[in-house]
Amino acid sequence: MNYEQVGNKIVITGCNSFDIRQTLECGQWFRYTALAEGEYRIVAFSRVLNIRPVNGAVELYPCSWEEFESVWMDFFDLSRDYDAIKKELADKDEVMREAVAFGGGIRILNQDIWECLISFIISQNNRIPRIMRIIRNIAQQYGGELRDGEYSFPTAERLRDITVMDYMALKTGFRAKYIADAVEKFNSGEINIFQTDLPTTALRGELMRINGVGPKVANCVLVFSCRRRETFPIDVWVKRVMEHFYFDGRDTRLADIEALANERFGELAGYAQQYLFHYARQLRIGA
DNA sequence: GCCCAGGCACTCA
DNA sequence: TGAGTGCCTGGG
Repeated sequence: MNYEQVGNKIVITGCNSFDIRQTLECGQWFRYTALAEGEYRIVAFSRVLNIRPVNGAVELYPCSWEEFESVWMDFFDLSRDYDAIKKELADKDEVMREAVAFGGGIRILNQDIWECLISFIISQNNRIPRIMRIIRNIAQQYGGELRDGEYSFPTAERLRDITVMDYMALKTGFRAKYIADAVEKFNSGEINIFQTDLPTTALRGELMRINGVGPKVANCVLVFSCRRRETFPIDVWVKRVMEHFYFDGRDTRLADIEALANERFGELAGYAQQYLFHYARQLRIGA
């Protein structure tokens, strides 16, 4: 992979594993706007970035070299060798070989923990367009204005005095009280999920002390923002695709699916989950 | 108008 | 421990 600064752009070339659409739309991320001709605008870490494919390369703009190195390099997980990950997974079995071939341009984004947590709390029993709208509402209401009508996501501190009724007004529904609880537990220091030395199970336990955070939401936060890539979040799509391919189509308990994933995919379970999710949802496997 | 969506909490056996 | 049920909201 090569990075080059050209004017106000960073141009990434020689990357086999970076499809912008797949990466942004595979379900891990909610803050993007699709523009014309494959271009997207995203908001992350209080910055707005345009990103587009150009002749096999990927362009990020406006973006200085300093910003690229300090923010986007890590956000897009660019120092990781996805070719190696895909090869190792593809060698596991035929299902993974297909899933990897299908969504080979996916990269797992390293998201901000707080925003990721709130986003996946909102995701429960919800549809993606509405999830995106609610997150946008929260940012517009309580975040800081950036450019092009985009707003940064508010910190827990900023949300300190916001009430459940206020969240309800933003159409969060029954999740409003969950968001309020997360804000409170963050601000009081009652839970600390920034302890990077904590084992994954302990970190999951911390997250699940928040009202409205169960195994699925906690696992998403672990993979997408705590870099615990051995975690295997099981949502309805992953459940379906796993039952379809690994359990002869039978209804299977989550614990059994998780056990198989851990045993088979090991440290790469988080990546496997993304490839499988994308594969299942695009092909509507089991739907 | 009904149904259900990338879960979770709560209840009851 | 597991099965069943209700939940805001809005699009099909």
